[in-house]
Amino acid sequence: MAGCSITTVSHYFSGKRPVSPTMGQQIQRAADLIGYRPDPIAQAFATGRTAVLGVQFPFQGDSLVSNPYFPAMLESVSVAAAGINCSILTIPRSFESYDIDRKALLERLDGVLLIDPWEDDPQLEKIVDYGIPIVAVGRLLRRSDVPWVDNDNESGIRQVFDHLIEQGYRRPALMTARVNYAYTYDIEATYRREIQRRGLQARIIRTSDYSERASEDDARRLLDTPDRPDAVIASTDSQAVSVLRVALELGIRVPDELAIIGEGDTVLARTAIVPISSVRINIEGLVRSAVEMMSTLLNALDADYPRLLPVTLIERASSTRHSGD
Amino acid sequence: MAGCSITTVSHYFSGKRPVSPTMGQQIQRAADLIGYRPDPIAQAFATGRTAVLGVQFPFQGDSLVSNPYFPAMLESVSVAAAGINCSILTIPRSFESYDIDRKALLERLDGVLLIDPWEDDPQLEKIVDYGIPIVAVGRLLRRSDVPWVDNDNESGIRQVFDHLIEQGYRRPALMTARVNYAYTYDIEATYRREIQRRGLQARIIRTSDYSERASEDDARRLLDTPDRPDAVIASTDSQAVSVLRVALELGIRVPDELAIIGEGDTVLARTAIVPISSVRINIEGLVRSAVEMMSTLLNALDADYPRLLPVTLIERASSTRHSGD
DNA sequence: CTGAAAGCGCTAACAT
DNA sequence: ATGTTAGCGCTTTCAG
Repeated sequence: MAGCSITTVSHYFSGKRPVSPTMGQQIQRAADLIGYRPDPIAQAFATGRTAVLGVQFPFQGDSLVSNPYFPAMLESVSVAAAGINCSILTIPRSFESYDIDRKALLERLDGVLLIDPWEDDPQLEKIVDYGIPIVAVGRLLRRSDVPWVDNDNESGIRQVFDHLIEQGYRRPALMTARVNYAYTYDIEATYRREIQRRGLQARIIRTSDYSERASEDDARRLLDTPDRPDAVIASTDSQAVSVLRVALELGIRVPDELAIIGEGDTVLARTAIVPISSVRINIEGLVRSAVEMMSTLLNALDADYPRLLPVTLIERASSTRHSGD
Repeated sequence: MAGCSITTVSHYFSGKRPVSPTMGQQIQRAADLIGYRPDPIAQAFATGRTAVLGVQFPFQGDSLVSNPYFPAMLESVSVAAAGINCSILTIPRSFESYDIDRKALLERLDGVLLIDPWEDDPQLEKIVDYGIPIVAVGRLLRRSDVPWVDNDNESGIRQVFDHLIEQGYRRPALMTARVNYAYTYDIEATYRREIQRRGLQARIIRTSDYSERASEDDARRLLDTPDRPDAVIASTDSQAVSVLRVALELGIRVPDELAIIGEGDTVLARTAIVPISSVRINIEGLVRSAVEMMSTLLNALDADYPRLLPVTLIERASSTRHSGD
């Protein structure tokens, strides 16, 4: 020990008590010298925590299974959790399929992160009611008592409208899916608002799920008519790709006769045959924000939610008519 | 305490010392009564472990990003880890992109699980050389010192051949990708062996990556000729779907004129327009087996690897000519 | 086969 | 602003 008591060191690292600058210097120097770092396990042990965060990923239907931003989500969660000295455990979509009981799992968790929670997920209720700290990444409509962070989807849609109008498109349709995410409600509401505000005509199509087949079928229905829209705002990049595929198949020129916009700015949008404009979200920031919120909750403080993160429309060929301008 | 010392309780639960049956009964009864369970954190603390397993998922290229069995993998890992009182932390594909250093992360891990390791992953070397217990899910060619478990891919390909031949197909081609997985080597080698053994002619096509576009381009090249194969064994379901798409586009009847086989038996195979026969793997068993192996490693015992898990060809319409038989 | 006791590295009153 | 001290719940020698 270089200069002071262990208590001061503890408080220096936790910041739970003021430490004089002089002392701080000494501690820091000594720590660097011997490569000291507080042991997370010992901390967890002493405070009675488990230092494990439960994470529920949106595996609800097989349809979402190949969600391309899923890996980024997982990585971000891991890194952010490590940042507050926690590790993670995925909460299975159904406890029955594995031979474990919910209680036993939840017992060893300090808190739970809900990624893109489904509104009518029956499991959700049970987790929330277990009385464990929870933060949702993606708004939760039903349970207003659950703190959440989300993308500023409203702003995203507004950017899309500004861009489309500027490019001369006047009949944008919206393609969403019949799933119970707050997200779909949000973009529908914003779409309607923008349509009305600009005196345009609304055209909304909801695919039965997020499968390629459903999207392509509905895209065909939407585009294979004389009064087809001149732009499609898809709720995911994968839907946007389906729309693009159908458009090309029908001989509709993109972007001349049809603009296509995706959401998420995933690899799908970037690598499509006609690169697709897409709303970029900040996954890392979103997750970091959620974990931060969880951290304050864990310290029995009140979290200030909701928190909205900015998104940016990335303009690509699929919606840019006069690329030369 | 119901009847004995805390020491005996400890040994009863850990099984590290024989406990008389009588005593065992008493302990069990008392534990059930008060709902006692050993505290994993305290255990970790006392033994100097972190109770955290690092997991590296195959995010190497964007191309694998929408791997459909990925969520199942994650769930299985979480559940299996919980089974040995561990939680997990995902090792980012690049430490640079996040502001953390490798040492700091690896330091808080008891061991690392490598999921489908890439042979020429530069990061792999560093993790292995760090000297932490490692188990690979999916064979590692380069580092024979790393314990691994894998699917019995050889058996899978053999089942495919048996089935195809039985259905009257005689010119099966193999479609893999130019990626550095032991998996691709294994199936190529087995394919060649089976071809030779049966006196057939080999036809192997390697897509540049696992993107849809690459697969469709190569599928077109493979099928749009007079001397096209009468069966395609794809290395993934996603490739199989691409082959199917191209075949239908070219007016080739599946399965009459062309059989298509996938690998992994994912949702993609089941929901394709023509349901695709696919080799089912046992993800949960694979992961459980790996974690088990890790557990013995953690206890400083020698693991008996390799371990191969059985796979089963699921026959569907895409390769079944006489469905009525 | 069972007990006693030390101690893992930290936190959190309580005291100064 | 800093120090003292008592544990957190387990594992693990060492001793019966």
